[in-house]
Amino acid sequence: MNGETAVAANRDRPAFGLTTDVVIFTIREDALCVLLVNRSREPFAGVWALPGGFLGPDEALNDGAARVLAEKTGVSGVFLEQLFTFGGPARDPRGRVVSVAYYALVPYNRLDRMAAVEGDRVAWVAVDELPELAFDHGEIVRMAHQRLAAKLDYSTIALQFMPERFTLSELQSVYETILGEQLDKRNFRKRLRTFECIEETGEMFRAGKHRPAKLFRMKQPGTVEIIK
Amino acid sequence: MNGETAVAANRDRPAFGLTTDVVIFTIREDALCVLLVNRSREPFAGVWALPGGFLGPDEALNDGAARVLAEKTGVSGVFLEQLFTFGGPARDPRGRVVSVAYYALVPYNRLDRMAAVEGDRVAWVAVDELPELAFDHGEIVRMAHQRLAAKLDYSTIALQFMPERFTLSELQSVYETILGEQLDKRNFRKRLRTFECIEETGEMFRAGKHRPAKLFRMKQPGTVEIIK
DNA sequence: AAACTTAGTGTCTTTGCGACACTATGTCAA
DNA sequence: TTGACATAGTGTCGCAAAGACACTAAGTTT
Repeated sequence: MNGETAVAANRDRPAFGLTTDVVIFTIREDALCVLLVNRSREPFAGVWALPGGFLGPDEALNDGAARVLAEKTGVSGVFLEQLFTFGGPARDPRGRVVSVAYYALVPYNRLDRMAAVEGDRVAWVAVDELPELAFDHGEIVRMAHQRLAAKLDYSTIALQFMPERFTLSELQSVYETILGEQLDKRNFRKRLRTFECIEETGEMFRAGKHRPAKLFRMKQPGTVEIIK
Repeated sequence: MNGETAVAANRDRPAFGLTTDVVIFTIREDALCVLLVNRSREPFAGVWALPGGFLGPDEALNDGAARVLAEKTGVSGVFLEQLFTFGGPARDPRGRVVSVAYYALVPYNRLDRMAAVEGDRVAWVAVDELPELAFDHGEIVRMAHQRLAAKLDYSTIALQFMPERFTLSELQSVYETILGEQLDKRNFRKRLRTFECIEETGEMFRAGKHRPAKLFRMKQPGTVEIIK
C-alpha cells in the first residue's frame, strides 16, 4: 500500500473511498432532466451514471459536490444541497466506496455553452425516461426527485430554476413539470402572492402573436425560503 | 501503514475515516433528552460527545448506527433514520474523518436497565441544557432536534416515543415537550382522530387521585406514517 | 359529602384551498 | 381595418381544516 491516506487506517479504523455524486437538475422543453455521464471505464463501462468523483483529501463535502457540478456544467453559485449518503457494502464492486449524494438546480438559461461540452459521454435525460443507471444511481435520482417535489410544497425552491427575469406562466410551467400535473392559473398566482418573494420588473416579455407578459424577478435571488 | 483498508487508496482516491454518530432521543420527566458520552481519550478527553464509532469494513451505514445504539442503550428495533453527513476537513483533529449522523427515538419505558449502564461516562441530558460538545456534535444535535420537530407536523413520528400502551394525555405531553409549547387538549385529540393511527385497548390507566384514563395502542407499531 | 385532580367532550369562527370563466392585449392574415 | 387567434391577467364562492373556547365525568382524599 503506497498511497497517501488522510487518516491512519487500522483494524479499528478502516479507511473508505468517498465520493460525491450530484443529481444535476434542469428544465428543458417542459421536461425535468438530469445530467448523466456515460462511463468510459470499468466498473459499468458504457453504462450511464451520475456525475461524481472522489473527494479530495482536504476538500469539504460541499466543495467536492460543487467541483463535480462545475466540471460537468461550468456552472457555479447555484442551489446545491446534500441529499443522502449511500454506503451499502456491495454498492461498488471495486471495494468499499461511500457516496455522499447532492442535488443541484440549474436555471435553463445557463446551459447555453453546454452544447459544446455535450458529446456521446454526457447527456441531459428526462427523469421519466431514465435508462438503467450504474451502481445505485437510479435510486439516488428517485430520491432527489422526490425531495425536490416535496420542497415545492413548502419552500420557494422552484425559483432556483428561473433566469433573472421570468414570466409567471414560465414559473407555473416549472411547477407543473416537476409535479407532473396541471395547476390552476388563478390559484397558482394567488398562492405566489402570499409568498411575497417576487416582484415586477416593469418590463414586458413579447413572444409570439399574443399579449405580452409582465417580467418578474426574485426579491432575494439565491435564497430559498420556507413557506408557512 | 499496516492496517487493512476497504479500498485501495492512492492520490486520486484518498481514504477516509468513517464514523456513525447517533443522536439518541428519549423523553424523561417532561424533557427531551439526548444520550451523551464523556470522552475518555483524546481528542476532546473529558468533553461530552455523541455516542459513535468507526464503521466496520463490511458494515452498512444503518447497521453501524444500530450497533452504536445497541452498545450504549441495549435497545434495538426502534426508530433510526439517517440525518446528515458531516465532513468538514477540520472537524476531527486526528485527521480526515467523515461522520454520517443518525438519530434514534427510544420509548421512555425501555430505559429501565439503563441506570446500570449509566455512570460518569454516560448521561441523558436535556437538549435545552446541553454542555459544550466535542467536534461539531452541538450542531448535529441542533439539526436532529429541528428535524424531529418538523416531522411532528407531517408524520406520526411522536408515537415512536410511546410504550406499547399509553394515554392521550401522555402523548400530548410528548408533543408539547418536543415543540416547547402548550397545545389545546380538544384540538389535539380532534387532529389525532383524523390520523386513524391509534385505537383504544379497552383498558384503563389509574394514577393519582383522579379519573382514570383510557389506554391506547398504535394500530401498526413500528411504522411512521406521513400525514396529509 | 365536599374538595380536589385529571379525563373527556362539541361548537363556532376564521382561514386556507380548490373549483371555476371571462376580459385584455398583442400578432397575423384576409 | 377588421376579424381571428393566442396567451396574459383577474375575483368569487364553497368547503374543509385549524384555532379559540368551558363545562361535565369519574375517580381519590379528607
